[in-house]
Amino acid sequence: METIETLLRKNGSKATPGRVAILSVLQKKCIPLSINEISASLPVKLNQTTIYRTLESLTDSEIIRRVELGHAHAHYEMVEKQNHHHHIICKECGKIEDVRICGTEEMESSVLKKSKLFHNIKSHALEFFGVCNGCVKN
Amino acid sequence: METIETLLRKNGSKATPGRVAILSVLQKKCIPLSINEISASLPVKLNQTTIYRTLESLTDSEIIRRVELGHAHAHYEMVEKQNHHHHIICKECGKIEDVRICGTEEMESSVLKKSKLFHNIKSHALEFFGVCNGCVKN
DNA sequence: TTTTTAATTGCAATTTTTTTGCGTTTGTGA
DNA sequence: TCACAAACGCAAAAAAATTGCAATTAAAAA
Repeated sequence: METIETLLRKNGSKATPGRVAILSVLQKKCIPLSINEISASLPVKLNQTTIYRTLESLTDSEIIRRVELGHAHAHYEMVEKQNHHHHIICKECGKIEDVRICGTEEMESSVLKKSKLFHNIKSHALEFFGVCNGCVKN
Repeated sequence: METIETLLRKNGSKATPGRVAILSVLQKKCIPLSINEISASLPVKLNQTTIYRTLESLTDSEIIRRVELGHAHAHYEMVEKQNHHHHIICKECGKIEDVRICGTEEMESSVLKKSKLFHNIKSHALEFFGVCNGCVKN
């Protein structure tokens, strides 16, 4: 059982109260959160600049990742290697469901086979958009 | 051979010089462009509000689509049904290569099979990120 | 061709999101 | 305990996106 503090130090970051708080929020909520949502969920008030810089740093360390949900602003969620997943997002109400599809490794090797300009893939982003059952009814 | 004007009218839009110009740019460049890139490539100057609203309207009509490349702003490209594709983006220099992978239909049905909240998928976004051959050397 | 009408546009202002510089504070390893 | 790089807060600004309204215009109707 690895604590958030350990996780941070392992990646060469300082385990400050702010960083721990941000990671705790992301870990607890389990869905991609916007900057505002993160900020509002923090038990301690953090400066917006600090939040932006922390999220950038944690993204570089691949402790969290940035998710694009089709809005004009970014969302972030925890990276859990044993829980690789994507999302399906409702175009009406924005509801998010995790999606576990296999085959992404095969996809990557197939992409590299065809690519002329790339010989490696570091990551990928895959999101589905639809209308959820609730919104279909209305 | 369908003209841009026809395409617009078919979708219930007016074929104004501005819209035609924006679509011409997207059609010619063939890669996802940012608002600024579109604006700078236009033969006529268009107000930024007009550009934003036009892109929104064309996206709704599915004539173009919004692409997220991991930057803090959106990109747009033409939708060509006979040329469904995704992208691989260099994390260093931003270079973009088109990626044609099959299997996205199977993916969508597999997603729906597992989903509890959704019974339909309208679209999906799939981008790969890596370091291109040129940047690997440096 | 002229008229009518709704769609589209430009402008000015504002909001939202993200970034930057800099001086101060604070974890952490020595 | 100390030194130092990492992290922080603050203020300001830059970048991206949105809004309301009046004027214009493409396209259908007359």
